Amino acid sequence: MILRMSTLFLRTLREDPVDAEVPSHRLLVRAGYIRRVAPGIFSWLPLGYRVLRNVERVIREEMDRSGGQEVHFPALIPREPYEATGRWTEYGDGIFRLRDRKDGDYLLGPTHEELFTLLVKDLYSSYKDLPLSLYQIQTKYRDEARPRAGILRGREFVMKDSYSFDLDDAGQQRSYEKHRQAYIRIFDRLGLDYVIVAATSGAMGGSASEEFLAPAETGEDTFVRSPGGYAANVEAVVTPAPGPVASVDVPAAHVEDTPDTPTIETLVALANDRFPRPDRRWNAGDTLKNVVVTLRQPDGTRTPLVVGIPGDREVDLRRLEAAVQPAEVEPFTDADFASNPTLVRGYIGPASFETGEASQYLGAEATAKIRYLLDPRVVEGTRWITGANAPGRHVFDLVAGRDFTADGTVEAAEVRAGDPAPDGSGPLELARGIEIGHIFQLGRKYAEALDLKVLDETGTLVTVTMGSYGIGVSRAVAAIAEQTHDDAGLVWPREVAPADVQIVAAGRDDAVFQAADRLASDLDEAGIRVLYDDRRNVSTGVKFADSELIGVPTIVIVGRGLGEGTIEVKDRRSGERVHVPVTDAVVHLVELCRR
RNA sequence: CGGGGUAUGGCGCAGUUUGGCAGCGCGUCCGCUUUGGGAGCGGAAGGCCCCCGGUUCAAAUCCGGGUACCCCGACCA
Repeated sequence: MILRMSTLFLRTLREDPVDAEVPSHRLLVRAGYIRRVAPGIFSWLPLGYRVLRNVERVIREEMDRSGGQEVHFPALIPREPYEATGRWTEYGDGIFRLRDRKDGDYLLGPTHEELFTLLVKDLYSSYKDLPLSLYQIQTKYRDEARPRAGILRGREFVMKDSYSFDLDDAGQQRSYEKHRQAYIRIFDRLGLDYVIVAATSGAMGGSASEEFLAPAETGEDTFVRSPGGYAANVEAVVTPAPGPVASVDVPAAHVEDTPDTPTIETLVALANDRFPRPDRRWNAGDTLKNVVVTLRQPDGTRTPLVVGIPGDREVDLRRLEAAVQPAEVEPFTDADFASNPTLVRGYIGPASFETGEASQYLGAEATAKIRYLLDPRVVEGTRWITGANAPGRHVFDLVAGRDFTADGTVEAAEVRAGDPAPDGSGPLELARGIEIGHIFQLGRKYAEALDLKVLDETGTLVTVTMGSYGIGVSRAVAAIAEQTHDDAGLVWPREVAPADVQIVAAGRDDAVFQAADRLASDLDEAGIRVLYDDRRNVSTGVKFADSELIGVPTIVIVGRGLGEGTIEVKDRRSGERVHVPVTDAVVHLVELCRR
């Protein structure tokens, strides 16, 4: 098919849209691929919709190839299935809810684990039916707190989600691996640069999980890489246990007056001034910082949590939140401090000294029973300066294990470039990426909640084990745009481009348009997808600029070369131009596009 | 949820300080010229100046209230 620009529903913008910050958003709007309708909600115009459908096509081909079967669920879903799995409440404000005329509760599907599970339960009941892999490409709805960056994080977006159903863990492992391979083929074909990283499973629940991240500055996920090949989302980075602590005689813990030291900085300064160490100066890493937050459970229960980390680290909220799933982390407010008078702002510590000796102040053993979790770096035998639970007082030489314990450890401290990698291969490197795919082994969470069981060989009912696999289809379009654009515009990989070739008729002679017309129809007949700039009333400069903005991989300029019987073939990505005799043009271009 | 900003023709913006005919560039339409890097001249269409209320002879502009959108942040003990 030939797309003629004289009639194409397209208006490119000369200026950047004012509300677009990231390149993909800016260029997709400027080049006439998408238009904003509401925050995080976009319309797809002809060129954009072609790209989206191309991405879908690649995904379908590879999913089908790996044995997946396509189905299609509604986006409008009744409350009951989500009630059964607890997600009606667990999702909180994150879903769009609505009522029908009879006051029935509905939601716009944020993801479809429940419906897939119920459908299989509805039809299948034997081990002979498994394994099974189903997928759909669906519009999903999530009421994001802050939609941003165009189609990178929208409230309505297109997602491919698939689910595997297996009798046992070994089967699930095989299904997982199959999906992993399919994803590798998909993202390779889409021309994306990507990294597979260890991940946390988030709101879906489940165990083993990996993300496909497309490295990009505008990405919302931070991930790490080690020289030895370890890669993980920061949320999933495991802090390697430090070696055993050299046993030195640490004097008994002692409380000191440290007036006006509510921050680590002021505390360290005062310690160096008033309580100097003989061997070196105190630093922030000698202090144990105790951060208090509120955990809000899905059922609305709010409880305080204190996290102890070395004072030279900050708490990474997203890591903490990943660690306490499905609870949400909220800041500890003034009101919270008021209702928890045992917590002295700025001077919180794990031990109290009412009797002159260290006794547990935080944690399950203490009277207040405030949950207390420690950073993995705070191992037994380490020695700290920390709050003494009284204004203007800190305790020195407090030894973990000797003077206090905690209710466990938590991965909540920020990850820094240069931190040791868990695989021991050296320092971690940090980078940002866009999450384009996520695969994980769900296990039996949904099958149990919705009672999906089959009979095995022995006639026993067994709960099916599931995997869940997502690809952000519309987000992949943005990710490609983020990775492959340049100053002049978009640069599509051929597989997803709205056309293979953009013909620019440059000049005003009828001969130019006649030659361009003929080339367009010859290419079309040869099966090449053609975008043809046949506009007569537009200057050549505008056509060139538009061709670069639109980003079709091969641009053919039919114009002044005709005198010598040639056309120009320009590679959008490299900018390289070659002159090709008109007589060879079709053969040349067909070969170029099929390569 | 907190902070900052914005709201004027399809898009980008000026005008608001100091109240007085609603403007500019791009785009669109008509005519003529032009056509290898975002053309020229002439003419034209297109507006609830976010909404509600107030002050005033007079409000895009001042006052009060509201709404929407954009960006940043979300713990720093």
